[in-house]
Amino acid sequence: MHIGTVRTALFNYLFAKKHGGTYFVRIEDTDKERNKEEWVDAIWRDFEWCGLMPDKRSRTSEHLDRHRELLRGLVEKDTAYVSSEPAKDDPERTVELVRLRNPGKELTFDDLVRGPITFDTTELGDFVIARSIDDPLYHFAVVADDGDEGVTHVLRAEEHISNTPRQILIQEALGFPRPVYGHLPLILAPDRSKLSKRKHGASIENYRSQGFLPTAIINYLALLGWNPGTDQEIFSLTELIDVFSIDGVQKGGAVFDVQKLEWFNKEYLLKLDSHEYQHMVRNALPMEIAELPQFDEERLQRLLPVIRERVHTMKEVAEAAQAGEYDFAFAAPHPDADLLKWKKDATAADAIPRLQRAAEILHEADFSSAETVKDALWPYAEEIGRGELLWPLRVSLTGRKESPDPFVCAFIIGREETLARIEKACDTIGR
RNA sequence: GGCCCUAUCGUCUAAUGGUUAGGACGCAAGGUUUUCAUCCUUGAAAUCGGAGUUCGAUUCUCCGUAGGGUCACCA
Repeated sequence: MHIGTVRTALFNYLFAKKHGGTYFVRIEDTDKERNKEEWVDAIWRDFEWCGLMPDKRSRTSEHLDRHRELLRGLVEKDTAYVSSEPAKDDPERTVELVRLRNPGKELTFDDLVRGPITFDTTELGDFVIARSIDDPLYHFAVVADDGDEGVTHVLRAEEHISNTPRQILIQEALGFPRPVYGHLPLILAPDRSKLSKRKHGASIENYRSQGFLPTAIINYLALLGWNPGTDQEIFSLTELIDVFSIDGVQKGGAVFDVQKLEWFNKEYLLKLDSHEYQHMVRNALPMEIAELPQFDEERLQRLLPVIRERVHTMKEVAEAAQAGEYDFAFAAPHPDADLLKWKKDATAADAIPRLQRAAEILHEADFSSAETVKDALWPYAEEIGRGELLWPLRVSLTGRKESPDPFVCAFIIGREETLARIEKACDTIGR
């Protein structure tokens, strides 16, 4: 499902809930050629995942008998007629198309987001409404179904604005009531073209597979082309129902900004309870991490919270793991002597006494949390200068120039391993 | 091209016929326990152009300009 479809669904959902209506989605599968059962299944699965499952659903293809009956009625009344003409794809062949007798008048409808919109329908001519009595086209089927299914409000994408007059014409021919139409602004790519699934990966599946949370996507999408009139940005679906108003819907198209989505995702990641969060990270972590020499469940358990504030999405977790950012937890590094050298040190060897003193302290320290490790080390760090101790210590434990702070690292790997790595670092420098 | 829609920081947007044009993301600088991240503070950054109405317009009107949608025997 296209991300734009999700937003359209969201606004329909919010509008319906806000007004005590029924949130209704119809699969418009008039074109048999272009429909596959698994696509329809995928659509419902996406709705489910987003938390936007409709109150009521239907499918155009199930109403064929009724469409035939309605079409016959129009032809009998002579508001539509069957016309024999050469087939478009093969001019040798003759086909019989059903065309609407267009009264050719000026027509105005009151758009829920844009106000009155006027068209001259003359230019539409006697447009085709069915390939045959048995084969209605989209415009006809939609109007017939809307009427039969009691649709009162239609919220759809802006690209349908110019379809609306022809649908109203069919409606009037059928004698069906006119629903209220509202056309939502388009979601745009950074170059301001229409956001496309193929070109821009704008499918919900794409974002799901990157590890975005449905709650974050919904929240972001709600604010794309709508605003509550306050500075609040974080909304649950229920809160959205509460504050939603169609007046806050923007008229112009909105550029989809992944960075802002990522920000929302991080916010929602931070809100997750630790069970949900752990489940996600475990799935995102590559299998290879379990093959690291010191891998064990307790260390993983201590590492997990550290990951959370450093990533926006689960894809980033996988990438960071791939880049070896979490390896320190399960494998002793081979620290580089140059890296171990604090910027004020003349040579790396200057750091050895400080590391040795740290080892002495840690030998006695309480390793029950990162905090207690810090409490043990802190007075000495203050005494000699923080960077002097903290930099070489961190490099000893992780071998990297970017990592969580040394107290956290020490806590994750435990006393024994911490002392072993400090010793190893001193050896490295000594050689 | 015809018809239709739209126009505030890079992006999403707020606001009023009179404001230092506000917020968020991103960006930059500084700070918070060294690095990364988090967090905090500060900063740079916008009313498409031209007429008109008005004491005054970013806001109202018109004309341009730009962008978008649509012109099917697709949906």
